[in-house]
Amino acid sequence: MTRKTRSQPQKPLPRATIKEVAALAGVALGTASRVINKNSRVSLENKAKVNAAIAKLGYKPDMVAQSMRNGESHTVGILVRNITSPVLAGFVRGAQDVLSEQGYTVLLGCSEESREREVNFLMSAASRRIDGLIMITTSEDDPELLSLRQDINIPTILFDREIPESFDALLMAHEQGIRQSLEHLFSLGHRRIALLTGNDNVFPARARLRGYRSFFEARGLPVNEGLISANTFTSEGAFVETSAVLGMAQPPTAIILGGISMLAGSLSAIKARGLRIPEDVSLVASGDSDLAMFATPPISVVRWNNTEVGRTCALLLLERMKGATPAEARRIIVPTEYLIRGSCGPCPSAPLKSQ
Amino acid sequence: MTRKTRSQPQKPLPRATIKEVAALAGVALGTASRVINKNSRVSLENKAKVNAAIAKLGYKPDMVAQSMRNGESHTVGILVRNITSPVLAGFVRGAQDVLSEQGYTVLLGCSEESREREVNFLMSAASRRIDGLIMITTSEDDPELLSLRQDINIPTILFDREIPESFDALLMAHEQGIRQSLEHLFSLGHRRIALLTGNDNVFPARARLRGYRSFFEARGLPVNEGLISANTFTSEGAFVETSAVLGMAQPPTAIILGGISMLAGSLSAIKARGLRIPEDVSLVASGDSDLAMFATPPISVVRWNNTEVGRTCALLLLERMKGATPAEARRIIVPTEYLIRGSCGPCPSAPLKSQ
DNA sequence: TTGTACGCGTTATCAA
DNA sequence: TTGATAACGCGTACAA
Repeated sequence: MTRKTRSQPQKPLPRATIKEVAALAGVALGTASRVINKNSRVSLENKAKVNAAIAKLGYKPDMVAQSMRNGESHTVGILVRNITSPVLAGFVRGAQDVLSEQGYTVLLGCSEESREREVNFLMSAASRRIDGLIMITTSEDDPELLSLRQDINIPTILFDREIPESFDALLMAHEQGIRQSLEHLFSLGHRRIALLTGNDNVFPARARLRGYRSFFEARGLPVNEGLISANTFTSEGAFVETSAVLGMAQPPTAIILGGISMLAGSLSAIKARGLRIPEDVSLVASGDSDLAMFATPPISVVRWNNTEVGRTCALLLLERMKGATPAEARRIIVPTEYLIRGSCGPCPSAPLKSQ
Repeated sequence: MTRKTRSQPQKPLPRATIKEVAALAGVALGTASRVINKNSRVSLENKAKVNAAIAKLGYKPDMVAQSMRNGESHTVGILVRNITSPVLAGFVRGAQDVLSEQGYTVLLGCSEESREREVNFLMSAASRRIDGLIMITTSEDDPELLSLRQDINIPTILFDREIPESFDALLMAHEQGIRQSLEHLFSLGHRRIALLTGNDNVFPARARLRGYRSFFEARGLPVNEGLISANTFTSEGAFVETSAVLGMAQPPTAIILGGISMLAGSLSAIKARGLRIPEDVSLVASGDSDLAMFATPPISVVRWNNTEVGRTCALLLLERMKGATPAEARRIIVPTEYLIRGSCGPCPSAPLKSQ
């Protein structure tokens, strides 16, 4: 169904230039520029004339020309995996929030796990002379991406990624989060606990695996590698992996999801097998969401404040861009919170002494 | 917890320029430009030399300088209310998808319902010479925004907004969606049905109100204005409004949520009063989501394919930017789908003949 | 304090 | 086919 109405513009209107402002004010171009960039001294009279001309013409400085001149674009790139994840969207919102408040505009890139997209985004962002970059890369060891970043060489903050000795990084304490959830599940009698997370070429997966293994090792218990999957962060993947562990001869009595997009897929798999939460299987997710809060029962989560973390990343970047920071790359670990909800219950079978 | 590692760059590396390419190749600057922009004829020998120089220097054209020269930036602005809503995030993802495929980069703006932010984004985007714009504005009648848009005068696509005789607009068939859900609820015996939606200064609210009223009028039934709220699209607002209608002397037996972010708040309110869905109250939401799918019971929704709609908007914009479209503003209505899930049940009391 | 002129990196025009 | 040069809009060094 289509209806037509009045005309649409094809070409942008020409904007007033500083030259026109100067002409209208009857002063030299340099003078007009000086009143716009307050730093220099101009006679009150000329200042008034220029300001009048600016108002009359609706003059706004052209940032393209300014970039050309300064090298700065007042633009920051944010590269995420998938803007569709509420956790990442919250992150972007927070970062965008403080950046726009400081006069920066955000160039958004979504990799959708594609290296090609990442590289394209970085190239076009660099070619637009972005002043800074916040990245959540798909992997930490893509040589093309790394060398490209090296070439661009602008202030960069990594979120939840660590690339050997190079970048400022803000990392969530996933390791701690996993340990806390394991402690809780242990206290409920669970011993066969699955950890489903993504490929260990990124920090969050490694940290969670570390948390999981160290927990058992600290107690002198063997780590059941069969209960660990480090294959995927996606919802579809979570469906597959959850189905797989639940189909084992001795299925786990609890599952920890080590990825922010995995809950829906895992719930589907559990439902598909006709299992109840927490009577048949306990569940812990990563990253809070409406789904985790309103599921029946509500799902225990290792969570953090996405928006706040986004804000922090932006602030770190701003410091870096101002050059107000020591040259060493910083590595900041932000605590997570383990929140108990109804999805964790006592272990259905009597707890075994060791596994 | 902070740890330091190696050094961070402060200033971007200087990029190779076309001038350096020409010098290294031993040709004139113009010749280098010609081999880069294939259209013109260059001798095979010079072409080879230039290409060698490009490869050696890792030359990439500077888009800022290109913008300066052409006026085009290969950048598109997308302005949304709140990137945190999965529906809007899906929209952005779809749009970004096709735009980046066509060589455009996305400048993202989040208004968070603030007119000031909208205006700021538009100004800075214009000043960066964006080639096109996709907008979901906070209101349809903000004069400042309108005159600003007028000044900028670039190809623009509105999503779910209609501004009198001006812009291409892609509109969802919310009216149809509401009528379908009303039909379903009616068939289940419901007569007291609340509609909670946002302020009618934007299309989706108006369309839903129209759908609601026309449904009753078409059946010769009076419209119970007391069951209509047109105040808010937010989750917090939905909590308040849901609580309000449920607290009425004669509460509705069914509620339709006319906004994509309202479900969580409304569920909270229903739960807070200890009511069961659908035994005590039936519920229909707008826009599909993990929450709607996995709630207990799953929630019936008026839904559409967010990503696909975003893609369509981007395609419309691309056409507009190419000037391949008739000058008349287009107004395209996209169908919605009403999907029945477990949240709608028979009316708890015997259906009354008329209200 | 003000005006002039240059250069940022490109593309396009005009001569050669 | 190629080379030299103007222009895009701005900020600033330099001269007045």
